Amino acid sequence: MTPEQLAEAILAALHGCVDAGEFTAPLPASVRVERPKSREHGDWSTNIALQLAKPAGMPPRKIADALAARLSQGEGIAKVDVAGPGFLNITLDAASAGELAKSVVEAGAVYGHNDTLAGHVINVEFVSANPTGPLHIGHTRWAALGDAIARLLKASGASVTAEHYINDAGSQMDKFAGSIVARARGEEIPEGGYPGGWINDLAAQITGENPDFATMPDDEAHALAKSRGYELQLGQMQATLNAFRVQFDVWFSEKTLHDGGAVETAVERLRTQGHVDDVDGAVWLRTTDFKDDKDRVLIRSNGEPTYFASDAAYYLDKKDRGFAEKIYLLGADHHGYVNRLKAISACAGDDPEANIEVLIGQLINISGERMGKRRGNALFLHDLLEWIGSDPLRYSLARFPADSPLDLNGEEMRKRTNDNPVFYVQYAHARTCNVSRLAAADGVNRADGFDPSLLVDDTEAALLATLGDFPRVVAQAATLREPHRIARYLEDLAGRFHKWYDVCRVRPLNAEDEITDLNRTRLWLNDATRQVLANGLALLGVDAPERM
RNA sequence: GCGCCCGUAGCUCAACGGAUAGAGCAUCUGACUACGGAUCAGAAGGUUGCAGGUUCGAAUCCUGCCGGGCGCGCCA
Repeated sequence: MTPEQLAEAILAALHGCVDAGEFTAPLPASVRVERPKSREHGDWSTNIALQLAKPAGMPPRKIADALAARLSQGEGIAKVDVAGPGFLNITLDAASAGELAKSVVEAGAVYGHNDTLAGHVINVEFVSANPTGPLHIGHTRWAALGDAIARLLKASGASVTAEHYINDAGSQMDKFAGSIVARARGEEIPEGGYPGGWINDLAAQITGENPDFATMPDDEAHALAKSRGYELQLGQMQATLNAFRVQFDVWFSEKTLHDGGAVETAVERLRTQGHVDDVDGAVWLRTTDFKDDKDRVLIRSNGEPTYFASDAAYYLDKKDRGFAEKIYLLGADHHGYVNRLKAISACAGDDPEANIEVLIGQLINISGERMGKRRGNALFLHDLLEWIGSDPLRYSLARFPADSPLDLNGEEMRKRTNDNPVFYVQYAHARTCNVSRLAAADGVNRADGFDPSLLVDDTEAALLATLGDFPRVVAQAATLREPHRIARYLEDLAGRFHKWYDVCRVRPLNAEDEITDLNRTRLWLNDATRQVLANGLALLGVDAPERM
């Protein structure tokens, strides 16, 4: 029995109570079952009686008693206890709980997928770096979390486009080109340029491709540096994100908004909506109509559009492409943008509550001997990948919510011991694979038998209940945009598995022992666990190794 | 000054408004002639920054303080 089926059984029992006149209250469309923290409280619990107490005008325990009496008659339910102020603690019989092992294995990679967000059309934008240098640690957190969020939304039934906005318009691209030209000519980096070592590499590569690069006329050299430098830098950015297993469906160029006239069109569209003013020779968006603390300039008095104008045009482009929900994942240094982005949404005639969502990720720092005193932006993602590796880095970032500042130690992430949760979880998966391999060699076949009533050990009930909780955890993580819930769940699941493994043997002890249904049924449970560990790790973009 | 985020065990951090606030690390004590000990069992560790409020119930929601981080351009 799955938790969903149990929830339906509870709802049916509620209707039974009301129909019998035991109490009167408006009943919810669905009932939520939870996995209690303590195993003494059964396999599942519900607080529905507490919630109905007030509308029913009855003490919660009386409602709970009536509901328990009816529910305990249900098929597959071993016991229903009323506890505390009116919780219902439900224990399934072993056979009913154990059925789940088979259904998980049969569902395979799809187990955990749900339809909570069915019908939602979502654009998730994250990273969105300037193509003027390598990705640094400031991009890393949202790269890991944004990709996981996109996967979670898809797994929960939404139609999702993961998008990277390339900030390739504006003055920083000229500074970038100017820096490359200067390096190629052996000159000083100009004021406000990029002094980084990668500029030297780009200058050398472009010179290698075009031997007369350093001696070209200024405008020609600048144009070449801008176009070729951009290609090379963007290519490196994409390669790095690819190595980090971060997938984007769309790479959207800011420059195309300018070149195609979308920025001007956007300003006129907003003017038509009635939120544009001309003051002091500049064109302003009256964002103060919608909670911003000051109005924002769209077109400067010199006729040049601002970055904010690009943002507005980009927002309208997303809207025109049919994305009802636009999620922006921004760094902590952008939290001042939240109100003005929402104001764009409102000025465009959208509902900022429904059509735009801006999430702010707090700062992260990664320390460790290798990094010495370097902090902040000096840490490049490609260096972190080489030092720590994609799996430990992604998992370590994914297991904490984005809204708290984080200080991680790079040496700890590399450890192959159980103070490193990523290895604890991956090892659990490798262990399930090992059990499967050895069981197959012994001749234990799942197809030869399945008797869930044999799964009577406490560790088996706990493991099954945890497996059953996975779809709810996925749905919740997607709804809240909180991938760390998946990581925490996997650590819990890995722990339940290791405890079970320690107590319940899957294979026959000796080669000559007869293979029983207990061996086969436990293999089902082992393989169900393997499937859920793999599915959860996949949501986080982390490998599920068969051997370690 | 204004705004956003955070404050939970010695450390790093969990906890859908629910039951005795939980894990890992560190400390202490145990378990391999049994599927990988990269594991497991147990002990110890707390006035959830402070004070009010909301309710059957608050770490969680509201208000005010205290402490920390970040941000407040006709830059991008």
